[in-house]
Amino acid sequence: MAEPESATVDLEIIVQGAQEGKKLELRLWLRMLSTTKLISQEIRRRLRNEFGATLPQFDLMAQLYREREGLRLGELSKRTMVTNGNVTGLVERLESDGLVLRVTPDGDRRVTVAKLTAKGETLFSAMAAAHEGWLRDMMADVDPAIVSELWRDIGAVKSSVSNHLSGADFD
Amino acid sequence: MAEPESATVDLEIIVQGAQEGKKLELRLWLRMLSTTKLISQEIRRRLRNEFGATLPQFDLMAQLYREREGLRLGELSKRTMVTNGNVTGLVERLESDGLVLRVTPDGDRRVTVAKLTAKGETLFSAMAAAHEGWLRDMMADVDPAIVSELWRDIGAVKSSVSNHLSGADFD
DNA sequence: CGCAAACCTTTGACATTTCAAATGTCGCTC
DNA sequence: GAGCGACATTTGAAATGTCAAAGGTTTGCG
Repeated sequence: MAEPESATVDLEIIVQGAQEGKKLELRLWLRMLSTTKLISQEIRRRLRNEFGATLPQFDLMAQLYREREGLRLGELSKRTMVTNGNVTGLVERLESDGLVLRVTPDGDRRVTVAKLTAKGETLFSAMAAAHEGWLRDMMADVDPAIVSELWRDIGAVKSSVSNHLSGADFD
Repeated sequence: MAEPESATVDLEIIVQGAQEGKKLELRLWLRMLSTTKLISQEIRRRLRNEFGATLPQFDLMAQLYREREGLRLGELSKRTMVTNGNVTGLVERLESDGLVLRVTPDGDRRVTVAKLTAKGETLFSAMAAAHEGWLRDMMADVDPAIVSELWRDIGAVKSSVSNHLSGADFD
């Protein structure tokens, strides 16, 4: 089914109203997904090359950096949107690298609290600065006004999605 | 040189500054990421519950559905943004489920072409219809005009990101 | 007190992810 | 027609991801 060189591309797509009508949401989703993948891959590559860290580790440390007292694993799971079982292994690896510490509080022995070590804080703050710069660079060609608008409108999407989940809660 | 032409310049600066200033790109990224994760998880859950399929499998089948003649694994890798090694295992599992067929063309024995089976086409077309509906539902509270706008503006983001990668090409 | 329900984390089985290195084929040159 | 370089896929190690089931701990109620 090789396509002949004739202009089979529909001209009417150019017209606003003739957007093929349906599937607007589907198209938005596909574009969001591919864009997010693209950015993730770039950040992953740089985190690896420049800091020897992975993206999920970075995400987890970001949460701990905001809460210097540490967080329970369940809290970490919610905030990073990573499953419980996954957090266990993630924290294990970070602990063996000396970046995170695990403590069981006196009051409740069911609980494990994870907390950044000094080494972890130092490393994270370097990574965070670089990370922010990478994003600014990658989005350099986008008008700041558009960036703001996107931030707002994607918020609307997130909120709509949250209200139509089959069985969970939200932000 | 620094001649204030009009008051609008100052206003723009004020507006930007009032946006909590820095890190606009970072905040956009975090919101895109969490929203994408949220939607992905929902789709994943439904694909699993209703069709016993995974999201990467769905993505891969979507590409094959568009190209009934089949695609080489390398092409699949590019289109799904999944690494080569990953495609191998993905196709392996789909083949053992009877959804995909692997063929080596006569001309070039380096190549493997994957192609949907009849069973695969039937299953995918059911999944695709459901998938589209899920997205429409999830985004039901978002004004269609905003959806269009987002589609366009995220395109701009994607294009900017593509032009600032450290070592790869693009869409 | 005693025990069942609720809570938090871990474990186990699999699927997916990345990267780098290995394998196999083809095309082209000498 | 032997071999080198380019191309296509597979393999292997390590990390991440899901889900469901199992482990301890606490709480609350009879």
